[in-house]
Amino acid sequence: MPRKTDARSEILDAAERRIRLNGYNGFSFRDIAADIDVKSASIHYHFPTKGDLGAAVIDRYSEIFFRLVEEGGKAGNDWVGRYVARFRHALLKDRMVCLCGILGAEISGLPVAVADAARTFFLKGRLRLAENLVVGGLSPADADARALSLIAALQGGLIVARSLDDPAAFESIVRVALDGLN
Amino acid sequence: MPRKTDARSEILDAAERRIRLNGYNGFSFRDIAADIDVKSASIHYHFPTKGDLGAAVIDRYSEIFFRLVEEGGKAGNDWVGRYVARFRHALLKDRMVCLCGILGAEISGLPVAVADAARTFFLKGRLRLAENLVVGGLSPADADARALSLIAALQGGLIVARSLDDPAAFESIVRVALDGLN
DNA sequence: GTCTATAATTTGATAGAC
DNA sequence: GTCTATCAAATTATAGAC
Repeated sequence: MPRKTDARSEILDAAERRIRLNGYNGFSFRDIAADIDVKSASIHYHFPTKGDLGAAVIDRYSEIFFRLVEEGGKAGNDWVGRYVARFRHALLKDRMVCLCGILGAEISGLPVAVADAARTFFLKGRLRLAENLVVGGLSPADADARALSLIAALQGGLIVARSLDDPAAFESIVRVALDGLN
Repeated sequence: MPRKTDARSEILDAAERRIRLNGYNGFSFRDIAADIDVKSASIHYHFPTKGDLGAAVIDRYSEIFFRLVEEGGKAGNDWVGRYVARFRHALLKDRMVCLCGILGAEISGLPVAVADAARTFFLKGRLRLAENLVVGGLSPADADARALSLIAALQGGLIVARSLDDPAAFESIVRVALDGLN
């Protein structure tokens, strides 16, 4: 009998949550298996190695992240605003840091495929943010510098605000970062 | 025969390096033991549990970090400038992120004593930075907001720049962050 | 696709000799 | 203080039944 929801998606959900809470080295196949009530051998059927699972988690995370930023919605009608809103959502709704923030911190100890996927997330954010800032009137050089600064503020802001258990700290950091864009 | 250098310090050195590269869950007592050529049982003599070791690593790191910021030196003659310089040193000389940056990212999966020590590092930086910004002429509220923003920019900047293997990205982030203080 | 079973290794930690 | 030896549990991963 098939599961009520796709097993592969459930695995990715559980793995993403575990990584965002404890890091790549902070979860095991058995943790994920217990989370979704299967045996760890079943996880290996879908993702042969832990590196495969890690890379798949990032790929899906990145795809969803940028799709939500692109599509827009009630979170705001500008690309940069929606990019920021995804980080706010991570802290306030998920109560977690960004997947690629924690993986970026651990990057030197990650399997190559996982490290590359995390790098790509940062690179894509840098490029797309800068593009949008150029449209907003900044020079390409200024836009790149501001894009980098915003990414750093948001990633660092999530980590610091969650460490201090102080969501208002994140809002304060965002306010300063966005002020800098005008 | 005693070792040529204090064993306890060598353990802390190796553990700090391992944590800053792979995270708290990314090293084992045997890793540390191999690094300094002793057996893992010897590590347990100095630090009974992994949590004890983790907390001791942070305490020493924080003590040295703020002592170097306080004492000054050729890195600059203002407190804020020297605070920033410690992060630059982490990236360029150590080629690592900040110990408390990576631990902050993992904080929800850490032993309580380790999590508390990491929190204290952020709290102390926030307070001391804000004090110095008030002396520089900012209102207490603005100083706190700017202190938080600088910490986030530096922690996020280290993670992003190292993930992208792009030290210039860190310098760009720092330039924008310090511009915002004037 | 999921299971049982298990291999091979690693983990944090302890007991006790020196 | 450091060692040998060991433990119980956990780890990633595989083989093969259903």
